[in-house]
Amino acid sequence: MRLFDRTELIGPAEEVARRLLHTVLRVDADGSVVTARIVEVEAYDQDDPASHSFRGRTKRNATMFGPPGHLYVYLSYGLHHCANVVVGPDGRGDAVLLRAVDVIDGLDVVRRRRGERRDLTNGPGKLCQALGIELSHDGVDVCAPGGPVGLFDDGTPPPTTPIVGPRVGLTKATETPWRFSSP
DNA sequence: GGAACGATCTGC
DNA sequence: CAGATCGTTCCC
Repeated sequence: MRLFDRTELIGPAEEVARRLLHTVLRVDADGSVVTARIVEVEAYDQDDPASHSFRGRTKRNATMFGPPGHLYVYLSYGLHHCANVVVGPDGRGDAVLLRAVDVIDGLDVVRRRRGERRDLTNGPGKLCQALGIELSHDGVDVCAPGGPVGLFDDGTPPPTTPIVGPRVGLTKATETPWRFSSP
């Protein structure tokens, strides 16, 4: 498995989001490692009213405006964490929200964190809980070797025809079809 | 200084 | 389908 190349993250958020489907995320949190394949994402860019970066740089979204390949993590509804991969050139507030993964390795760890229930990792909040991603991971470099979170290409290509649809949970730009998932 | 509002999830 | 729950943002 090769670490994902940072230069592959430079480009329009929509294109990079499609490219990130089927890539592999490896998270080493509180002593446990979970590996998972990304199967659903959403693109956000700074010209997009639904994006946190739309109103400019703030303390919360500062990571979005930094170099690509870093994780932007924020707290949603005061309860759940959501994780994005920062994309686009350094200085642009573009990111790809991770919405769902399939667990490859570490299912026991995921069950311990999520409890004995179905629907372990299909949703941005559930995904973060399952992988152990929290606010402390905001800003970590996923293209750097040896970090707590790594993004990998294991040779599985992205789907040629992903399911495309409107993004979820928004009140603005709800018609923009920037949600992509594995068929 | 304060109020309103979430890129959500769960359980009733 | 409503409640949880709190940081961020924006407006007074």
